[in-house]
Amino acid sequence: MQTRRRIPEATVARLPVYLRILSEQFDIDVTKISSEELAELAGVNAAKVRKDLSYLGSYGTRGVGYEVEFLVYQIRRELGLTHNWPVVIVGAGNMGQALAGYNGFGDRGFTVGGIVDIDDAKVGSVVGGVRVRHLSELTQVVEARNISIGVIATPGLAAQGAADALVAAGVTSILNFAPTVINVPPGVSVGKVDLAVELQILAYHEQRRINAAKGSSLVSVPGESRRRASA
Amino acid sequence: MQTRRRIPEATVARLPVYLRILSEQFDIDVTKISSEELAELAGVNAAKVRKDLSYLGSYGTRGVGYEVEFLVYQIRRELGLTHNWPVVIVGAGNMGQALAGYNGFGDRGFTVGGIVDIDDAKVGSVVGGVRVRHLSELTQVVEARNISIGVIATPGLAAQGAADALVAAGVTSILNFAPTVINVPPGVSVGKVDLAVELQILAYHEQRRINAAKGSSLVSVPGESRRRASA
DNA sequence: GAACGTTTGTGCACGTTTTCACAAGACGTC
DNA sequence: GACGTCTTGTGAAAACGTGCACAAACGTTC
Repeated sequence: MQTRRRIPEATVARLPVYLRILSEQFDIDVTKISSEELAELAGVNAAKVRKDLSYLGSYGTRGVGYEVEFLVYQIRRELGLTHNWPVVIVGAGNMGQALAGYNGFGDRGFTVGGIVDIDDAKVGSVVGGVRVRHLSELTQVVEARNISIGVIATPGLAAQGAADALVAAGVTSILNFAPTVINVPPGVSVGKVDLAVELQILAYHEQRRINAAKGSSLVSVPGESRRRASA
Repeated sequence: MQTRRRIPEATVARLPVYLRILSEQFDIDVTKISSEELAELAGVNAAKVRKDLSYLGSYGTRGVGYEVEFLVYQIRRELGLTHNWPVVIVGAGNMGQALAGYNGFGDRGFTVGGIVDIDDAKVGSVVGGVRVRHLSELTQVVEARNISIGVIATPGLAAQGAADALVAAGVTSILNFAPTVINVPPGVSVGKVDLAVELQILAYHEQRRINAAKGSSLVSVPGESRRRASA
């Protein structure tokens, strides 16, 4: 049982999206949903939804669909969201404050368990209802609340130091918002969110579009077809 | 020439990372670099670096490596970063302000060309050096500066409306920070950054680790696999 | 209780991405 | 200018992810 079948990374990345949609549907009293409907809402194709959900087990009913509440429960269980995870934020600058103040943080199974910064001027102030403490107290904060997830919201140059401090404090999962690749020991997971990278990917597509339009005065508009993102 | 060889999406996503590293190396007077070194700094493997760079052309020198400055130029060109892209931010809340104030925005080829919000109380205030204007002026802002990239930093419920407004204003690339799937017409690119999703992915790994540890007093440790990030 | 419409779960083929492995080219040395 | 060392560039294999298509299962209706 503990040797649960491994879920592909691509599926793991989509489950949170399904979860959010299903929770929303549940809130508006939708009790069952088909893979087709869920796919539409998630912006993916129905076969993918079914395959993804099949990794959780055979929780659908043929000819009917999936029971929303049950699915929510199963996804939450699989993602480890049956309890609330406290996270610690390193860096109380613009980004750190925005993250701390982010609503729908708590809704999704996370609470801000602490914020630390290296700058004494910021220590003591309260952001998102949590008092900023000094970086040197990180271990204390982490241990007091048994925190295993850390978020790095420092400038790029401070990111590796923040990562080291988090690891030293006992954190085993890190979400890095700084524009730097951080190195961590094996056994520690790292997620990355880099604003500039995302924008640069968009710029690439944007530029291709422009080049394509320049190159061909005759290509015309790609006609109609409903929706879907990304091009 | 406009029919440039298509670069795989996975590669496009890594080029910005190489670009940042190479720029940093250039700043500290490193003039040439091998795929091995670049791979180390980017946290990927050397063969991948070489294959990625090979899509740009054969710009390396065998037995020597790549010339940093030249590579920087080529990647910038390929990503369309030879000129600065103005972006418009929709939503001047916590996240919008943090984004507007984000340094290393300008460094990477982007400037905040405008911020709009639907809330009159926020209109007129200045964040990140830019005055917040009303959502109704979006088209005007977009057209005045010929903006093609928009960033959605609204609450989830307002995201689709923001997307529609951006598209109506003529924006063709959107980066969505709201926790909602948005629908756009074909021909518009969408990038997504969802904080909660990233955290939930980490929670999954975190929970697996815990389960693995619990489940197996005898299963032993998975042994080798010196991996880098993510476990 | 059989026939029918619906929707799941999944085998299979296809496309994309990663990794390996090595020939080809560049440089330095004698 | 031949040799050895280094590092790129790239075929080919392996791994991974996606989407189709359809049998199996369910509920409903008559």
